[in-house]
Amino acid sequence: MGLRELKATRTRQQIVDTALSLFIDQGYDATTMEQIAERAEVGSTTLYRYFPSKDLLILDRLTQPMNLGAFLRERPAEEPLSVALGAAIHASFDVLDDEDGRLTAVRHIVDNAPIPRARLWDLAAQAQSELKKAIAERMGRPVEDLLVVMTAHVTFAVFHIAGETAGAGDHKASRSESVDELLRTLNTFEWVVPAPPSGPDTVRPRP
Amino acid sequence: MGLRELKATRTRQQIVDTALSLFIDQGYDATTMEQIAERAEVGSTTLYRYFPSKDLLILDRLTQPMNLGAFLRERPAEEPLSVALGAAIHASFDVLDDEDGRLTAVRHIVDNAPIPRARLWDLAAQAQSELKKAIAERMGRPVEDLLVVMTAHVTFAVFHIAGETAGAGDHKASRSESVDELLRTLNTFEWVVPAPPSGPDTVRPRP
DNA sequence: TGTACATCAGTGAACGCGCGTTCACTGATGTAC
DNA sequence: TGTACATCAGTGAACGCGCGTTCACTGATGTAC
Repeated sequence: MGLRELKATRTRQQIVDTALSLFIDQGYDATTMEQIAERAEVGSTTLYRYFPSKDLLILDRLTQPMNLGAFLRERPAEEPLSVALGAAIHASFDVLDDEDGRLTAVRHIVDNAPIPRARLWDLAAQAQSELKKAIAERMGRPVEDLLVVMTAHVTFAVFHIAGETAGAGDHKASRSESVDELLRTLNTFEWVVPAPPSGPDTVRPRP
Repeated sequence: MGLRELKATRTRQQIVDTALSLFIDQGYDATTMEQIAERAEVGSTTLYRYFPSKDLLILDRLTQPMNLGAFLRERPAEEPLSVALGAAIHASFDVLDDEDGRLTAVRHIVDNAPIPRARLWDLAAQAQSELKKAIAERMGRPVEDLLVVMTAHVTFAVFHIAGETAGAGDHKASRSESVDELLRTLNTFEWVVPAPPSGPDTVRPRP
């Protein structure tokens, strides 16, 4: 990494850090972009060079851990999909080290401010789409394949639920257990959907 | 319904109708709230009496069909959950009669405008939460119950996927088939998640 | 059946506000020779 | 190792813009007696 790039990264970090502090102190709406620029000691133009909008600024730290697709691609190819998916979920939770609960505080603010909250869902949908691609590659099936699509959905559901239940207990261990419990329990379900009336050409996963 | 309420309903319809026309003609950003008020022949204040924000205005017609929870509650109590859920999904698709493809056009605009698109995800999340409550009641289990939560997630996933695949073929019949195929296929899956290592106290659905 | 009052949809003008953009610029870092 | 030029992060002032709010008001509809 060159010097120029290094400095840019620092500036970016600096902006996010001061922004989060201000958001935590004053709330989302009460904090203006001008304030953030001033406190971060950058021009307001610089702010928009890094973050196209205010909501993406507050969500920056929360979006990285959602890249389940990226974590899945890091898993060895030999590993069975089921194991790899579980590992990817665990990895994504390991990434976010919530130093002194700042991220939890930010999450709380986001959950109560309509615009960033909505945008977070949007980013989650994009992340799920990426996960779908990664799963499709691993399985050697097209992205529209029903098994691929449903696997992506269910995996993200597990990720989502584990994240929520952790919100209450917010111990790192409890979240990890929560993921394991979810994964373990999942395939013990008899899914509450209609039985196939005739069941001619249903898709089945590869062995 | 009294005369006052009737007129109010008409005004509301009138606002949405003209708003959608303008959005379709000019796009989301290019259409201002002032324009809508003018064309709908109401004061701009009246606009905000009915719709607290611009995004909720464009999404109004798209949100009603998402009330899977409400549709589920309409199903007779004797009906098995699996059947009732399928029926609820079908019902929700039946509700939106896309007269001359306007809703499809609106959906397309929403999908390309970040703010309303994000807000749509947010509303979907709320709808899923309602569905979860309805399912919990039917099953006689708490809302945090894992089976309840996962059933809500999977049901919404089916709803979501069916809605997307319909976007391509956009024949009403094809969507209906799509739902059926999804439901049929669902329980033929061997879920790609780890087998329980010891499996002590796993939750099982009621018969 | 009429009178008096309450309720509530709708008005219209005025405006605060901060988000995000634009533009022409500086100076440090990177690169080619 | 030095010189010339290219690249790119950052500046700062100015501003357009439309969203959403506020306020005091009118007039039609609803209700109580």
